[in-house]
Amino acid sequence: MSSSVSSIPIDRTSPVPLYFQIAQHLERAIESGELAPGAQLENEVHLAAQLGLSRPTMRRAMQYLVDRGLLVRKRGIGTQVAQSKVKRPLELSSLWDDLVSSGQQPTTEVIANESSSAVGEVAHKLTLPEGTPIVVLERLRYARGEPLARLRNYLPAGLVPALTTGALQQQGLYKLLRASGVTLHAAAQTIGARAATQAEARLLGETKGAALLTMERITYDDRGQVVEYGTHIYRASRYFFELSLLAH
Amino acid sequence: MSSSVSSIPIDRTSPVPLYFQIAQHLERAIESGELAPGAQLENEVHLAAQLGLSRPTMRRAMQYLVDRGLLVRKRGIGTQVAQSKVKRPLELSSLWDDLVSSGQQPTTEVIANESSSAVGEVAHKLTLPEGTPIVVLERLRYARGEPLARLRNYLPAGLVPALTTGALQQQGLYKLLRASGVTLHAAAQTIGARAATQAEARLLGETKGAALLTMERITYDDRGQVVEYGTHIYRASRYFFELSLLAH
DNA sequence: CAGTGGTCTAGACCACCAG
DNA sequence: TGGTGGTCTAGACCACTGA
Repeated sequence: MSSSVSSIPIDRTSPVPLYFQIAQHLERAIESGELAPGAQLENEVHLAAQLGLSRPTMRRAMQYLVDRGLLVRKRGIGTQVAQSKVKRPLELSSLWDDLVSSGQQPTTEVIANESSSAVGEVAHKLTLPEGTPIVVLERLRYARGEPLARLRNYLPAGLVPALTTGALQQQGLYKLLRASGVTLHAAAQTIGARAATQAEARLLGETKGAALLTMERITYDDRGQVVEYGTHIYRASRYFFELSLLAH
Repeated sequence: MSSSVSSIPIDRTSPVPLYFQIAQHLERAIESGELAPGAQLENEVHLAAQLGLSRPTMRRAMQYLVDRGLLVRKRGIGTQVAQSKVKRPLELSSLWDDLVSSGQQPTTEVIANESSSAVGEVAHKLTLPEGTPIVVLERLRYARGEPLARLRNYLPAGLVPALTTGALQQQGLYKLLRASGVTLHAAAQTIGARAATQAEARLLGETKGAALLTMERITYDDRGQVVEYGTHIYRASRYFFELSLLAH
């Protein structure tokens, strides 16, 4: 029983924090099934002693996994491996990455990539004065050769060196932003639905009036500056959003 | 500058943890604008000393707000109030609570509240053997007197004492579950869209073919048991999902 | 009652960043 | 170089749970 825990290798010379080494090891043990759902862990004090750590450090490792939903702790009871199959929450990742990781072979057609200036709602959403230079992107995203979504993005000019059409065809926008040194920090999203207009239907290979999923997103960097405002439409017949929630 | 911080009242006789008292006070100060976005906080050691706390406790209060996106910390730099207007993430709350808190005056019409047995997809989603007794709920949710959504839920029988129609008319399902001693822990959701059928349109006051938002949700308790499986439809013309994301 | 997690303390050393 | 947050220790007391 305890062998799987006391055998956790600890490298005190590593730059990786001790609590994180422990947490990662436990996470692997859980995902591999070595620690089955419902399994009871030894108590914090024992575990800390076995591993030669202080209790706060051991505790921090476990809390990290509790926050991610992999462990459940109860006072007076102990710590158990959670049963739920909750995947990781919808992340700050681009549609491109999601499609790649699910084997959907995405491609991108760049419809527009031009300089403009912020007016009206776009200026408001970007928290920029009217007339501020921006970049407008419009892309058509395909999965397995079929049109899937029309992506429209507005970015403050100057935040990022010019995005080349070639780069946009081969990577997601978020990866390009990160590569330019932008630290994505938070985003506010709105997901809704509406019927396709004639033009939208033609673009996406649907018929007029077909149901579309709509997603609006404002992304902020770690200083709270708006990095990007996007309004996207997805073919509801071919796409849906998956998300996981944990009770706070 | 520091007056707003050193004036934090601390009640050591309260059952509310010290770190949480501090965190709540700081959160109110941020939301009220007393601590403006971008404002620099004093360093952890000073704050702890001013409040008569240990550094770990002060740190824990700040970390709590960092995790929620209200503060941003950088080594060698300090701690600042984040600029973002990120609201709280989509929580494990019911539509009812959301409508109440936004002043939408919800009401509920209970269309069905009956015992049945799990078959096919419902059995699969609930992780129950075919034929297991379940309860089927179907409700029509109104906001400001207008139909908003059709909610259909499947629950394992016996998990909860019988839900009365009267109770369902006056509270959200989640609140009733919690009141029955169920600890909601996690949920997996799918959000999509499609066109309304004739019957759905009539029920919701739309026309056939109108865009509907669809939401499927499987909810787990803290032991990983499925508590509820729901398939809901929302009038896209009157409803959308808002969610916030933080980079991990 | 004994055992568990929840909170808190008062130090320590280190890694990173700015001037 | 001085100041910041990031990590870690070795204790302590309390609140809750179950037998």
